[in-house]
Amino acid sequence: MPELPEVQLVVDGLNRLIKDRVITHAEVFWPGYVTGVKSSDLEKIVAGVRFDKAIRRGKFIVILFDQVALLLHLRMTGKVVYLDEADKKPPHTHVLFTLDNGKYLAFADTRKFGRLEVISADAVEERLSKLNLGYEPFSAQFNQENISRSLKKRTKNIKNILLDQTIIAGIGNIYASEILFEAGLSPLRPGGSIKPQEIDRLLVCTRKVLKLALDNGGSSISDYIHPDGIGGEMQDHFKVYGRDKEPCLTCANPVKRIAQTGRSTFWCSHCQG
DNA sequence: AACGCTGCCTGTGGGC
DNA sequence: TGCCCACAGGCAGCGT
Repeated sequence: MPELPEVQLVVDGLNRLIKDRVITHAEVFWPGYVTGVKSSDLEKIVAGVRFDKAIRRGKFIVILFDQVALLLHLRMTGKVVYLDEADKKPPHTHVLFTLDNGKYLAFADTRKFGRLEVISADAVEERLSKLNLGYEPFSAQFNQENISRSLKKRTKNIKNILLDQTIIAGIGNIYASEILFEAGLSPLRPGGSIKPQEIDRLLVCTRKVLKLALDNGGSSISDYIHPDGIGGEMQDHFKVYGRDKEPCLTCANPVKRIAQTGRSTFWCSHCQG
């Protein structure tokens, strides 16, 4: 569900809302959500730890406390919700922390794809490196030289390449379609066929689309929510995603929906070559 | 090395 | 109204 912008906004929300808070209690409602330690041990591991900061790497969230760190992935339907009352926790809350200011932090996930992995604070770097994540779109390494090398000789289509987290970290199914539309590139193009000038457009448009989503507070289709409960407006700015058969906003020809590796891609075959 | 398919889960919306 | 099917923002694991 959440892609880079939404994950970043969760991270920003945590840093704003729970800075220096101490966990006083932890309750696990669905043990399968917790990995790295026995879920029955979570309470004693996190009780008393103080929040330092949260960081994002790709679509992973690292929540750093003193001594311990939580590696969170929201997958399709994960949410983090900051609450005044435990009784108001969202449906499908799998883990609930009580904080020293009397508030609560709920980790909910309807489809149970997400995971909360508990690791020691000094193991974070090693654990992240094992994820083998690709370039961060807003880093200096996301550039012509590196992406050219990544695309060279690739036969896989560019849409699926954008989704490959080991090449570029953070793009998901919605923004892949939006980025390719913005860049005027067909999702069917093999990675190796993308020319240098087109790679430049891809770099620029990737940042442009993700930045627009960040500036609009992310996308809130149905499951996504900020830690403080406020949804974003980016869904109102989609140019192709979810607009099957509707007129292209540039040329008015109908937007097409196709399946690529079992996932929907939306594009305009007239504007994207 | 690179690629595609399956499984993991629950909910929702459209067609009948 | 109810039923059934398709589909949903992701990724690990596995086979080829």
